[in-house]
Amino acid sequence: MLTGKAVDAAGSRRGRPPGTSRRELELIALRLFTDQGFDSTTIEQIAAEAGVSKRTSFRYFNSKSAVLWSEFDTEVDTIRAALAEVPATVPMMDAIRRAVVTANHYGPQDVPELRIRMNLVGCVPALQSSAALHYDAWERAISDFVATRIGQAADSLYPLAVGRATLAACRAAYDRWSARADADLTFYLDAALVALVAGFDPAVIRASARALNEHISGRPAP
Amino acid sequence: MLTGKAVDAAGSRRGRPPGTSRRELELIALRLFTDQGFDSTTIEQIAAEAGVSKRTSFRYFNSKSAVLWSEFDTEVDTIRAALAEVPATVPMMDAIRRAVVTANHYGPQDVPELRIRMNLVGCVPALQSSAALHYDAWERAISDFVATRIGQAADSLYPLAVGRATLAACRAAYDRWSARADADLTFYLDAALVALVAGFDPAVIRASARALNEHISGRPAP
DNA sequence: CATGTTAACGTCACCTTGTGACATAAGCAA
DNA sequence: TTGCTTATGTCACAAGGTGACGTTAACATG
Repeated sequence: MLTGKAVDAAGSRRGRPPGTSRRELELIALRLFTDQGFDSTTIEQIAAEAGVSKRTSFRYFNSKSAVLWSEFDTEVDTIRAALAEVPATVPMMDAIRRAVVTANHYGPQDVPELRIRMNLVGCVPALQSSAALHYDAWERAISDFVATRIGQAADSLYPLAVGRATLAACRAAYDRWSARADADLTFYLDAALVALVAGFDPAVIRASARALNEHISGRPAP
Repeated sequence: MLTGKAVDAAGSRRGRPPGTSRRELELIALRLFTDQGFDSTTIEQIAAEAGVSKRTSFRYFNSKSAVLWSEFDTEVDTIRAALAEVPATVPMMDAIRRAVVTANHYGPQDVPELRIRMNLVGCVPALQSSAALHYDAWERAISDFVATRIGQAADSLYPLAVGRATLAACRAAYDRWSARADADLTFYLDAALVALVAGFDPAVIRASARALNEHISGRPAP
């Protein structure tokens, strides 16, 4: 579980101790965003509830939308680490699929907050815009791996294409999951990535979709 | 070629005639952006050069970045029209590939401006952010087509995944082309989409990359 | 010509995000 | 106490973007 209040055992540092924490600001912002909407919530409001000034709030997060991407950014590091540990014998796209799926294994206690974030990110236009930079870092993690596997530069056509297409498939899974969370997120991710690896063959897609529906409903499709 | 000045044969309308046009503002903005950068160019500056006020400028384009997406948005309609005309016998991903490639057939006189736009969109962070909404419309054009083909809702997992992944591959092609335009844009698009359809098999990717390089250099690879 | 209608435009006030500069408060160490 | 270090507060300011309201310039009709 993620920590609540700040003051995390201030280990004898110098200087003035922080009056709050990123996490605390994140929680306050999340609550205000869900209550009254992202656009109708101002930075000054969040700062006031945290007991700090507007300027200080911008020192914790350098933009209003950055609050919601804090968790996502750490996922990038997780994926990079997972890809680095994959042995060279496992096929490239399988390695990517596994790394992405394992990086998205959230515990049940974090699911509600995760859904709130994804709903906001997927619905509020201002947040959709802010996504680009964070997605870029995510894609680069994939592209770098592909580049070493096929022996090309990371900014070459195919590493770029694989990185972007992989995120594209994952985002589709995110959207579906956040809309109607009738199954584990990893199942959606796996289904989308299977289709991607299979090359979007309609027969494969139909079969995969049928399997997913059966899994969700718990009974075979008619 | 695209028209230059405004006053396009004002066909006996009522009301006050426009003092400028979207196209004129677009050209002025494009010039200022390339000369002094996107961030260092203010709306008032663009408006001043066009001889209008800041408020009027915002009536033509409802955001600073929207100026650069005007052309891209029309491409979405082109793709929709192309997909609508494809007979049901041609395979789904082939239909998408053809529609996308034909929609990106620019004449040589429009290439310089196209490259300027793509360089800006690909490099300036503020513009990368603004891309999201426009990309969404592009993806939906693909998703809607996929939805009718495989008989699912357009906001279902696989139509979403195909739409997003297709744009992802095209963006990779855009980036490569705008960086070093050593071949026709359609070749890059075709190469990226072939890899997507093939499902990112490393062998397929390598073969496709070799073919592309041979085409560009005009000689077979070693 | 006088009048009304209509579409585009200008002006003004205003809010919000985000930044730079500079002073201040709160800890620890000597 | 004195100094260093870190977080914070205050202030001013630029720029994007919006709403309200008045103004211009065309055309139409009498």
